[in-house]
Amino acid sequence: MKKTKERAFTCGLDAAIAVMGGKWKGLILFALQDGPLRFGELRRAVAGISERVLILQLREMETTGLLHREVYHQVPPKVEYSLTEFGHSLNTAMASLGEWGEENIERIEAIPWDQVG
Amino acid sequence: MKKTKERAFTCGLDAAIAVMGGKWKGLILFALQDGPLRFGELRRAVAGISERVLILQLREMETTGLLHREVYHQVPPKVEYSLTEFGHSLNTAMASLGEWGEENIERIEAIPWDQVG
DNA sequence: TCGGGTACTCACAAAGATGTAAGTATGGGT
DNA sequence: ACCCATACTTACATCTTTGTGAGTACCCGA
Repeated sequence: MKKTKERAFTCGLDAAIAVMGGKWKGLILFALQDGPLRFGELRRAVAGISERVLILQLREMETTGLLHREVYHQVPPKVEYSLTEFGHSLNTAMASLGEWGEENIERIEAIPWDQVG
Repeated sequence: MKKTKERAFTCGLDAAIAVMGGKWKGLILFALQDGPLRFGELRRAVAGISERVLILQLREMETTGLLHREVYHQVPPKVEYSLTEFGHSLNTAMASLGEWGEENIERIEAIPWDQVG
């Protein structure tokens, strides 16, 4: 998602996309819906994401208030990520989108993606 | 959105994001929900989009089956874009996301976007 | 002293998305 | 002959996102 300075949204959908935008945030939200996860657990839960990108996404989502980061001062270190109320509410709002995707997953997989774009 | 070759989705949300991904498709879907629009009308309806990007998005959405393109052989030319059933169903699924955005738009606008990322 | 586990951080690179400005084709009206 | 409107198309530049691989800090136990 673009990071312009003027964040004047044209509608609610625009605003929502700004917050959950990109390829990964929805999946991270999804992975955290059943409770907090540690960094390593998240990495395994979100298949295919690199450590670097995961951290970047987590930082953004912390800044936007979607999730909470809890550090346990132990050795080895332990950090738990969990959804805030805000994050939970977004997750709820995205549930129907996820259902739509599951209902249509065969059709979506059949799309000739190499011709798109 | 990334265009990898292996389109194996991890869940429905992943698939849905692949289809409506990016900054603009949601808004285009939204603009078309009340009926077909011509190219120029769409450009005005989706504030801030450039002609080039609008066309790219429309082409993608045509390929993914979200919308239909009807050409009227006139001079000056007339082209109408409308949602397919598939597009309508996605729009319906995104309604709750749009509502969430509207309910939280003040909070979202208050996010320090220049510190995100 | 050395390796192990965790959660990062850094430098670098590539891929993808978006933007700008100009040009094309058409035929009707003036 | 010239301009208009519409819907693109093209070339180019830039910005954002994603990826790769290595390295860091910490303390503990062997």
